[in-house]
Amino acid sequence: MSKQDGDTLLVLFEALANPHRLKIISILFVERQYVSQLAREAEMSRPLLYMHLQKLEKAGLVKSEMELSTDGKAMKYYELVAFDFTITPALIKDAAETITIKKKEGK
Amino acid sequence: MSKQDGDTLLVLFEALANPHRLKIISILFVERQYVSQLAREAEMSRPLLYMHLQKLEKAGLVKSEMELSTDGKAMKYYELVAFDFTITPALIKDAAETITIKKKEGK
DNA sequence: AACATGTGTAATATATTTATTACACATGAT
DNA sequence: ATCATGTGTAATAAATATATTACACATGTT
Repeated sequence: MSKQDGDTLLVLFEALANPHRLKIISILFVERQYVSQLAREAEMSRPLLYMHLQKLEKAGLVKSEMELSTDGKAMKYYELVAFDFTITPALIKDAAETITIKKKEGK
Repeated sequence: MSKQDGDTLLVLFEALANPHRLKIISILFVERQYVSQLAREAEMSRPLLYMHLQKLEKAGLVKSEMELSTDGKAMKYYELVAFDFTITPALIKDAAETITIKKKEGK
């Protein structure tokens, strides 16, 4: 991660600041999974899982794609996006200067 | 950062997931500062600043010490703790397995 | 004594995040 | 047709995080 945009960095930290989302990352690190199965493994309802997945997706940590199973069902698969961030005070200082989000805007 | 405890990692991400706290880090990166002055530079009230500083301190990102100014006033100085974290899916997977916090406990 | 500056916190209000409930709709198998 | 499985979302409730207000107390200066 080179010079980071402040808002982007903030969205990243917000995405990582939740135990369920870390668990989701943990599960997807092993293998990609479709939503219903992921909900079972993460032990949470699908509506809640969707909410968490959206935050992860907006942060660029996961991505999704629809597929058709052999028996014709629509399956939405999520997979982890490879990442490797180095967090230092200097990086945060550079990023902090470009932060614009104060109150939540349209997301 | 070697193998990371899940709860510790979570507290770290939570501490970083706020624009004001990134700004505080940014200010302290330049030089250590006492609370009232820091409040002015960060453009926030002292009570609010205290709240943010506590989160940063619990995450181990800043530390404080009391000093007496030349004119005898008690001054609480905060300074940045050097850090350099590398965040990868593998690290999160290892950490996620040791996460215990589900609801907020005593802090 | 009143003022300016510093530390520190309790009580409360506001905003946001997290979680649940209740739906709608589709496909293949029984 | 009903059941089991999948996707998707709107409305609401509950829990947390963020922010404000109003204090108390201390020192040195005017």
